[in-house]
Amino acid sequence: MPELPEVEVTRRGLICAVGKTVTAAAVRIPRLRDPVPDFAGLLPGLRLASLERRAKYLIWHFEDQQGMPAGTIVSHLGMSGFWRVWPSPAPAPRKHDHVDLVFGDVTLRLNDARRFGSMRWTTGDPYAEKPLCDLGPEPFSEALTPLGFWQALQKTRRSIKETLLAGSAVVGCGNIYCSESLFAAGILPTRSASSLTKKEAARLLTEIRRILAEAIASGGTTLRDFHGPDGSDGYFALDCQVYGREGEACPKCGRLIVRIVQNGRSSFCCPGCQK
DNA sequence: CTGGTCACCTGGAAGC
DNA sequence: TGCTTCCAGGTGACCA
Repeated sequence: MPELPEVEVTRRGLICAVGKTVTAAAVRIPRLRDPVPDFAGLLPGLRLASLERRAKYLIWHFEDQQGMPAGTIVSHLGMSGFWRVWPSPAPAPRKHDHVDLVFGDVTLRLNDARRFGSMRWTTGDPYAEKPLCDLGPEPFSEALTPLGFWQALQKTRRSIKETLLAGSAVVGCGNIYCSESLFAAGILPTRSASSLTKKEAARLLTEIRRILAEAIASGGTTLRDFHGPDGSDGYFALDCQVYGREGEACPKCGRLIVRIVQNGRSSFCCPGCQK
């Protein structure tokens, strides 16, 4: 599921718990991608001060009852995770409902069938630690300029698709939004990143920003697993121009959309209007 | 450093 | 119907 838009949709849905104090927590599966901390012992009595997003991570800042920083959860949804908000008491847990965080009258519940997600706990500055310290710039950051983006693309010999996925030049594009952004910008995913002209890089950055923003507004993309915090599906899949449309006609030029494999992962593109 | 491979898990769809 | 195989939105460890 979850690329940047889905994580942002999730964050906005979970905002309802900010300012509230944890009254209980349950960890039913002690291991996702990494061991899950003992939240039932750590969190009760702490107040959720803020909930931020960086790339595809959620950053949960907790304070103690004196208002002093008490620790931070850095969580990731992996391939199949989603959070759901329930009024307390939440219904009986279903399959793959691994973690509950109870904030009095609301319960936040993590479901993750494939368990590729993660929940880490740190008492340090999470932005100074892995994994957050290694991330490239946020797509909506004003500090990310077309020129800076182009310069980052010059530093690698990888294809533009691999480079976007790696998140070194800009974070947030996973497999779906990579294909969509490159299609919108008219650039083949197999092009080497360093071959993009300044004009092409600027166009690509513009399209990445537009598509991610539209996907957030649509509630994200639901292919299989993802659901919004209110249980609804995301609708951006309806707006995908090329992703998952191998053999269909390109909406711009009518040629057939093809699927290629790069580093073991599918890319979809139109050989007619992407150069 | 960089690129390539594989592992982590479950489940849905397609093929036979 | 039932079994097998392939594929899936993401990371990160390991190896050449």
